[in-house]
Amino acid sequence: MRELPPVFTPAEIESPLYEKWVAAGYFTADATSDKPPFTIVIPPPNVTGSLHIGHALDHTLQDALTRMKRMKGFEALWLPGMDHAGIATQNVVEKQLAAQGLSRHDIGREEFVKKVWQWKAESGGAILGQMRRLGDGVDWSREAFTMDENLSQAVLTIFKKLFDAGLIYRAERIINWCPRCLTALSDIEVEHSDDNGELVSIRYGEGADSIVVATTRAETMLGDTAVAVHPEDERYAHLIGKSVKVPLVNRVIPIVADAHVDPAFGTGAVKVTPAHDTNDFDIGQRHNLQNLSILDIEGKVINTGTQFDGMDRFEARKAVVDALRSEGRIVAEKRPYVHAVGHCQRCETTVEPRLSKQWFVKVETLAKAAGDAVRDGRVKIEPAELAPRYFDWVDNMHDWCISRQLWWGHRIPVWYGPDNEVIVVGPGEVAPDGYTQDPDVLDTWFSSALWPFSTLGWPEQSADLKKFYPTSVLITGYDILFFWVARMMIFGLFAMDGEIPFDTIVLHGLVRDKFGKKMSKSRGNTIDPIEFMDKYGADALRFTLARGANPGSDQALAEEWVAGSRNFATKLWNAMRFAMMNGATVEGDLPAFTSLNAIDRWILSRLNETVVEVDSLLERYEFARACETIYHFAWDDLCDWYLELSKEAFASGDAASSKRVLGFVLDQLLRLMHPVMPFITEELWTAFTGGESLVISEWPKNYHDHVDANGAKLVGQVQEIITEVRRFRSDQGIKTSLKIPGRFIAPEALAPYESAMAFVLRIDSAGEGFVSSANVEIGSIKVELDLTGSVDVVAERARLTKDLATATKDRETAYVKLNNENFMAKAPENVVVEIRERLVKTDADIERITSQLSALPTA
RNA sequence: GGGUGCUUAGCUCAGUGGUAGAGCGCCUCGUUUACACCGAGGAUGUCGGGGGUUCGAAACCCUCAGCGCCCA
Repeated sequence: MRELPPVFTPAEIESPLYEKWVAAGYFTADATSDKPPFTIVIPPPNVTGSLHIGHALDHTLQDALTRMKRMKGFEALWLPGMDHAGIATQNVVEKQLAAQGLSRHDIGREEFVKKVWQWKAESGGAILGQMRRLGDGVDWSREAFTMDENLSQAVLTIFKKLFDAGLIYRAERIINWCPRCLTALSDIEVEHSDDNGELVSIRYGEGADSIVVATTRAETMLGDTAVAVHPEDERYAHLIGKSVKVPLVNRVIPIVADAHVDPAFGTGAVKVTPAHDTNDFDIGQRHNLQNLSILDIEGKVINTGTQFDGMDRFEARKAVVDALRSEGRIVAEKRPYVHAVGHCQRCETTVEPRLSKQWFVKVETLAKAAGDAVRDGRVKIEPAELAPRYFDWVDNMHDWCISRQLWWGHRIPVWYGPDNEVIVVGPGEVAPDGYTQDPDVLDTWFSSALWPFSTLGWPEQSADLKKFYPTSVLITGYDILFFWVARMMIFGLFAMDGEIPFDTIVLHGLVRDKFGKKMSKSRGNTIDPIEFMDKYGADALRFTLARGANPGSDQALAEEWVAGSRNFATKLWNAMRFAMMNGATVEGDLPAFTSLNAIDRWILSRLNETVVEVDSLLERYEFARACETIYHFAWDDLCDWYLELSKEAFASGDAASSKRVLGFVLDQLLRLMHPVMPFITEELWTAFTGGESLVISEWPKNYHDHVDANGAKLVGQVQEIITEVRRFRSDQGIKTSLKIPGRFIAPEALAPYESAMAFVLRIDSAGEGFVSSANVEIGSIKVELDLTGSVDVVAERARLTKDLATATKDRETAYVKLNNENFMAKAPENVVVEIRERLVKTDADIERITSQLSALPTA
């Protein structure tokens, strides 16, 4: 047993403990073990990123689950790593170059990629160090990175497999284009927000044959190749098939009828710019319209032969409207006009729909399989209420644009021959002479989607893959569901011939500020997890986050809550110190349950209930309720009641059994808490037991015989007596420290606990000349106190009057129920019995209190 | 527009048919030999409105209102 310092200082213990765990190899999983596997792959954080509060939550839950499973005897693997974050990482390095006045083109592709690797080695992966602060019990020996050689082989393998299956194709489509990052984006890399824009109505053509169209992107009129109306719209029936001249560019374009046009929107006529709008592109396909691109890759106007060429799109928007206005063609202007605008997720630049030749994954069959795996129950989503969201997405998924016009990433393994041959060069293959490789790279999520098996060695049939795949649980925020959970399902099922990538998807919510508002840099309400760990310790942050983690729902977080968790840690620390000072021990067998006194039996049965409940809650990913249950047991049952009630026995020196019981309770409690609060529990447990480590200790078991209704009832009475006497003392204004002579008039069964109650209540034994000047009555139990005549009658009358009111009200509701024929006829027997007992009790209470009141001296 | 969720104590949230709960905050008292990062006591709710089902509704159904999220 090692003595504990009087004050708990998290900063002193955390880092050494973590290094001890890693050095001991506790987190290194063994693929040759006979134990059943439990696997979690980390949702790979971004190599450019640092630990934010959302990671802290996500990792806390993963760590808690993995640690529990390890203690339960599983071969537990929590596999860490990062993704290469194509756009974000390239942006970082390009910014560095820009500081030297260089662009990536100045140094060339090869040199640039070298620089990115260099950056990664020097300053990438800051988050990995921060994960150690948090206590993440990950297997560092298996740390993975999406650009690693073996993971890149996995990318080549799946690409070829998909291509050969006809599920990857190249096509000219409208894609989301970021004019700042200069690359295509997939649908989910675009974030929509309602922005202030303008809606301008423009008259095309002259006189009776003119037609008015409305647009929020006036500059695109320079690329219009048709006007469309609904085929059944009588207002325009006479114009269908005719032509109209586009102002400014003087191009004559057809007026076509297309059922896609909403006659109720605006004038019911729309301009059609097939090269710059998805819907317009579709209309263009149906009517064989020309696709006229009038914006370059940076969003500048080109090829219109007008004065607008060379202008930025937003500059051109204004200039075009001005020019139209001066020609008298603006019929109406609405400004501001709020409408949905897409922004690049990485740089917030307004996304431009752009006609472009890109590579796509044909998702229809893949997405259906991903949906079916959940629908038929092979993969579970927790909480199940979030499954409809998943279905909604996989069932309506558009083909996935996977090519990116970047240099950092997995280069597309497609090579083009001199005569336009297209071949895919798979792993170990070499392109023929004279072929050139596609310059683009793959979407980062193309490789992240392989994560659950590429990290385990796939496409090799590795020992890890055999032992640890499919993985057990994937834990992530619901906001990530589409980003790659769905993609991991899609690729996992395809690559593994229908085998699922994980059994269960556990979704948690977002961490919000203390008022429940979303955190954002612009709001200035972000929380830095490192700061909180510095201040309150990692355990406090972890406990706070886990305690707030109700399945699938967001949680508010405030500094006060973290401070509260730190207080809880301190409470535990002091309870341990008290226990050690009083000789609590884990030596020797636990005495037979039935040989123990009621208080010891009660705490053991409460412990057992807590263990069983927490275990069940954690297995159901109910982290919040599990923490709540632990907190309540540790603070209320153990500290506030058991330790207080045991003090007298410890002080009197006759408590051998209790010392062993307390030792057992603390040992088990620390094990139970360890997954969520690994540091303090480890420190306390090793100091107390001398054991090697909680990380490799056994999870608490269900002691089926630790059940004792009688002990619980006795302790319940003891608690009630103590609470009532305390209330009396408080109402009477008697100092806590003042000892009062008194005695208990109580049933024989409570006799063994009178000394403990007296100790807690600071009641002296009633000696010579004892005068019972005040009674506190709890049902038939009476505590007589000698206040030497100084009873505060007013306070006592107030107390009893309040009790009488409560009892009277309770009696009334019980009475009404018992006199309700329908209730008596239809309510279940146990409820009727309960209400009947309530009536008996309240009747007795009313009688007792009434007589107490009438015995009080009148004021 | 489609979908989905929420509305319970001052704040943040648990509570899926049987006398309304937690944490934080608030008020009073307190250096009783684990802990003031503490202890004891206390106050606080027509469970969003309305209707219905039921012996009984915070909970189930309908409806209205407000807020939020996802997708378009």
